[in-house]
Amino acid sequence: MSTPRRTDARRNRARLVAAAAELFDEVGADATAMNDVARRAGVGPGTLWRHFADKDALIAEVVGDSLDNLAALAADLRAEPRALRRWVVELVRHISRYRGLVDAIAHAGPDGPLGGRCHAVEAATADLVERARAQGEVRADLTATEVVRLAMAVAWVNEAVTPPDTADRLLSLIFEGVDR
Amino acid sequence: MSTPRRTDARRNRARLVAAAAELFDEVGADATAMNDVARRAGVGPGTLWRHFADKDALIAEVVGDSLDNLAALAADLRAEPRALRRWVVELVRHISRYRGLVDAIAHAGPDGPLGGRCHAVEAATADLVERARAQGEVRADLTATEVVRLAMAVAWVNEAVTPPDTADRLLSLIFEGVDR
DNA sequence: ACCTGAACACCGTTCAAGT
DNA sequence: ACCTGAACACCGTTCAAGT
Repeated sequence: MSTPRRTDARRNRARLVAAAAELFDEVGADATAMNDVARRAGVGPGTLWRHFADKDALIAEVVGDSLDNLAALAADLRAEPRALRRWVVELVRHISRYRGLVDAIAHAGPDGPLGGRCHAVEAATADLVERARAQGEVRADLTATEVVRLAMAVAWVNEAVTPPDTADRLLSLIFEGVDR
Repeated sequence: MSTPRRTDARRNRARLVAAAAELFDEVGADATAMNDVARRAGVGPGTLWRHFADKDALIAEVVGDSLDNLAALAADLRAEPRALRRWVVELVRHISRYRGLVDAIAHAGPDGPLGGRCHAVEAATADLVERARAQGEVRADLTATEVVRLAMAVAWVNEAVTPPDTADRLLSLIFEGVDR
């Protein structure tokens, strides 16, 4: 299913992913209608559903490479000072790539297509949290899950409210603390 | 419009608000269908739309008293130590009263019915931020808008992911800071 | 093996007809 | 002045019929 054998099927699949990426850019991942994706790809709705079980699977396909690249970046940051902090900045940027993406990620079941794509990101975060903790840079009780959730929270609030803060500002408050 | 003159109209309005509150409790503010509210209230859909211009207006009516009480609470906290911190805990709790409420609040235009209800909350927050700053308890550059947004971010992420963290834990990270 | 597109279900929203 | 409920538009989803 993921790589169909017939050439027309492969072409249709590629067109669907391209059409979805365009619409995600234009109106957001949340606001794109499945039927619009099919129409822009020049196929019937049934073809879309044959290739992707649900909207999550389509989103996972569109952002999959991007998330894989993100996880790979963690290895480069590993040796840098304040690696975790830089990592979270990238995390927020990728989660904010399309409007509505953060909702899809947050509500994705761990066994679903999107949840699977996020697994490497979680693992990379855990590694960086571990190192930051060993370095004494962050609280000893900080967990990777908490870091990812704070990143999602920042990404969400920045696209939910107008005008948005910069993500950097909210991350500064969170890392350095509100209290003085 | 807000207080209709005919007795049947007043009764219908009260029934609609009660039905909406029930459904918000059962399935969340985001998942309740307008037609279901009308059906449970025992009126036609048209009657619902006659009383409330859109879903935001209905939500604003249901949570209005609650938000007003919240704003009043600020006065009581004013003299307490660490008033801002306690305030934010209450803020998060009220924003989380119904599933999906935080989305409605975040996306509410400032001139809409929900935005209007939130105005007093913003003002109360600004007052407490001011005092906390004067006391030297928080960063000098902290704004009330940022505090409200952090509260919304925490409320959102806690209802978006499973299992939820406790709000207290995320607020501890944010106030005391992730860094050590 | 894969595609097509009509069709169904659901929900927000409106409006002509009533009382 | 207010209510009713049929009806429309929209969108996710399915499926019988095709090639």
